[in-house]
Amino acid sequence: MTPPRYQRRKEDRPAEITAAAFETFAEKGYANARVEEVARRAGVSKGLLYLYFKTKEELFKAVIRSVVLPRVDGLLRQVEDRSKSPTAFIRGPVREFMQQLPGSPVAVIIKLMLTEGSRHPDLVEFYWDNVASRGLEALRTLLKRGIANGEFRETRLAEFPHLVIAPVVMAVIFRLLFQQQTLDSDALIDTHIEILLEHLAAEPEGSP
Amino acid sequence: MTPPRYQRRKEDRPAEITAAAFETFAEKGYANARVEEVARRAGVSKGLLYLYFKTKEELFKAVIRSVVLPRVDGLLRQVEDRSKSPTAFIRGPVREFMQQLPGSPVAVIIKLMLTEGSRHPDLVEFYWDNVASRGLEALRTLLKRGIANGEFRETRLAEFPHLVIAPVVMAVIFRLLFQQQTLDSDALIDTHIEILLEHLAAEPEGSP
DNA sequence: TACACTGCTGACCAATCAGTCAGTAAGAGA
DNA sequence: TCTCTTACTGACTGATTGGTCAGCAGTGTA
Repeated sequence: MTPPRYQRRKEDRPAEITAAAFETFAEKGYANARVEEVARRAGVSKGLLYLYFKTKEELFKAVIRSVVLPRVDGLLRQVEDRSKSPTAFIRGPVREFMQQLPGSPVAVIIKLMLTEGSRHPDLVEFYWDNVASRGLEALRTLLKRGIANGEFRETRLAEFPHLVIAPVVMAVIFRLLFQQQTLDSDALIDTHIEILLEHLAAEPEGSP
Repeated sequence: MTPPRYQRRKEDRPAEITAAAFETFAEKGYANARVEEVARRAGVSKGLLYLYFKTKEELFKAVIRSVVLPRVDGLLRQVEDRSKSPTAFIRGPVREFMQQLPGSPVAVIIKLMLTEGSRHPDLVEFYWDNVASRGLEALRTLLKRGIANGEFRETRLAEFPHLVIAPVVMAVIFRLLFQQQTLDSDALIDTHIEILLEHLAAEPEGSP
């Protein structure tokens, strides 16, 4: 009459465990997250967790992959879309992406990368290859496309796409650190984008 | 004939220990830094360290204070100096400060704040009160001063001094994370400052 | 030189936690 | 319904490390 103590759900366990691990890492950071707590949140024993993930570090990597990869691919695919002009693209999808980032799981991943990156060089490499470098490259392409079709002026900004996303990084960090301080990151990003577009649209000196 | 096993140097110990702790925290982060290692680097036993600092956390706070406070005061005092125009000030001291930051001990502190901040709320508060809010306020003052004397146009940028320093934060983080990837942060910051000044100097629309 | 004060040492303790494994029971297959 | 595979449990272990403290030895004083 007692219900079974557990159910066998081989298929679902890994995803449930990485989800629980994401929550736990988000709250505690890697070093302070207890494997036991991850297991408890996943409704599973510690032993089972170790059946699916060989070590805590393996688990960590699985979390990063599960959160980051689906998102990145979605965004980068949009850059391929040439139906929008670069200006419209920046005011549209880029702005939208930037505004939702500070509250998204990716922000948590960024924090974890900062926090734990130095101890997991292969993870940083993975992140660089799959996220950071691809994102910067996409922005650079976008800027160059605008310059090529005369929509943007020649500018060194095209060499530093970092400047486009710097305010988002700033906003993410600001929120992580000074949670009690409010920051209207949407307005911040709007202001930033207007400054950027103004710069990109300006005539070079000496032109009419 | 054997030299004394140690010397009594009550006065110097605290500074030597915080210096050793800074190095250790910089390399390992807080959680992974061993108190024993700090003591060894300071040429001191673990017991002595605990004589001067009650806990590892106290030590951590002392490190932050010792690195951050002297630097902040120096910089902020310059903003009081009204002999330079806001434009010259941004092109001069502000730019210089921004360019040297990524390689300075303050960058390490920023990393530590990010890494450990959530577990030391009182430290974050200290940092906010003494560093971040004062720095942002100084920038805001500078921008408003330029607007007031007609050197800068009216702009929402004055509400978001964060945008001025965002690229530095970006550069610091980029270096911390992707050490192998080179980033010409001086050029990045130069580009950023030119974009900013261009924006600040531009006539509002509708003006001659 | 003797003495006392205290800066300093390092062996030790207690707590924490990643990872293990012997055993249990769900539930598929016959 | 019985059997056998294996998903699953949770008590346990070994290693690590923050923090303690009894005593040792420099150093100033008389």
